[in-house]
Amino acid sequence: MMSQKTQTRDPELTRTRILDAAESLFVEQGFSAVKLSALARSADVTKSLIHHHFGSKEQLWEAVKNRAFERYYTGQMAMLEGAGEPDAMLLRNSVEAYFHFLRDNPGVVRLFAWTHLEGDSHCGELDNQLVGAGAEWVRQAQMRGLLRKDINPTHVIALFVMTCTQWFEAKCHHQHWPGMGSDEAFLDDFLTIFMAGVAPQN
Amino acid sequence: MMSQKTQTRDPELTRTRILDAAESLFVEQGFSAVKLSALARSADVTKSLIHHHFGSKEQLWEAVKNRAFERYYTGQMAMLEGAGEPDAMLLRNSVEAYFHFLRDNPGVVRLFAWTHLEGDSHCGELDNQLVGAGAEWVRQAQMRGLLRKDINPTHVIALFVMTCTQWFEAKCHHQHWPGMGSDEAFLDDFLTIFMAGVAPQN
DNA sequence: CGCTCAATTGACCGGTCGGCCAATCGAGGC
DNA sequence: GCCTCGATTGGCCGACCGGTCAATTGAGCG
Repeated sequence: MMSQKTQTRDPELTRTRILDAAESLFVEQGFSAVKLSALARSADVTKSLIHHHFGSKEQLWEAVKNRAFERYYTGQMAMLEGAGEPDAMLLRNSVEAYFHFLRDNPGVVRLFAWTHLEGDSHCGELDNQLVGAGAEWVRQAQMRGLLRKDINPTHVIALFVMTCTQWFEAKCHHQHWPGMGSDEAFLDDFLTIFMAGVAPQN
Repeated sequence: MMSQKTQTRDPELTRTRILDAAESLFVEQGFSAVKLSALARSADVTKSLIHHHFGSKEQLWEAVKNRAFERYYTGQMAMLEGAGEPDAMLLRNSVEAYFHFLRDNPGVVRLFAWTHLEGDSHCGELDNQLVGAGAEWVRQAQMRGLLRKDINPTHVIALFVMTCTQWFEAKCHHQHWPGMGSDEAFLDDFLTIFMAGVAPQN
């Protein structure tokens, strides 16, 4: 049967309920500002149940980060593998896709930011694959004469990743700067500068 | 006389001792992770003395941010006013100066990051002056034909400020990316791309 | 049906958090 | 030489933190 309608106990669902509530709170407030009591209330479970499923607050924080980062990296990797042959438009499209992904997933941006401040570099292996693949693509494009050759391919990737990240991470800070445009207006200007900057010199 | 040698009481010094220790801890751990007891120990004062001089933990946090940001903005403003006439090298020099300032003041970067995550946009007025002055310079350079005219001047400023900021803010995250170079190597490549990107199109 | 074991509960714990207060101390004004 | 008032101290508080535990419940299984 396995009818899960009137199931009074569902450990899997409980785990995800806790993880969802925890992610929401951690994203909003950071690790140390979150109180387990508030989290229990938000997830509609008892505090003991959190400890039963995750052991401690730190372990729960790790679980939340792991789940979110795995989601992030699998999505990015799929996007990267779906990209076709290196051509002039691929870089531009990649930047746009990354920018819009961050715009639509503000939680990921904040989660990254908290972990940066914690000095946590634990998601390194997955990240290296992504960056390595991107840098490899840049290298090929350089050899084909599509991009200027006097710049480090990894720096090209880092530059647009960091720009997109910081745009959303510090949005509250610079969104009221005089003359600042919308998301799309900034992306347009960034792409103009970026694409002209990496184009082969003549 | 006013000999402050064997002075047993010095409220000004006490205030700055507390502010210094608080800044150090807040920069390192963020607001909510800092315990007043640890702060008191670090500043070599009693907890009560902190409350006497600053009222509450929140007010102390505000005082720390205000002092640090005022230091930052006065320094930046002096640097900006010391800049000469708009010429081709000024933008490049400004980016280098800003990058090296952040490199030499890692505490400021982290303080900015914490406040960003808190959603605190309180240092807006001072910031607007800086950005406004920078954007105005870009606008003049555009009119003189030194920079391409089809980009928003504020976005030019924002782009290099955000890139420099994120480089140091997320250093723990990307410093181990495969192929990533040193501070100076990245700055060189960024300047190459950036300066070529903002140059007038032909 | 009854056994088993994980899921779940609520009561409870020691520690410590931010904050308060009465008492003491010390420098400066009269 | 007091006297005043802010600086400074240690002790204390209620609240609540993260975490533990024994007891109860319910689903799956033979």
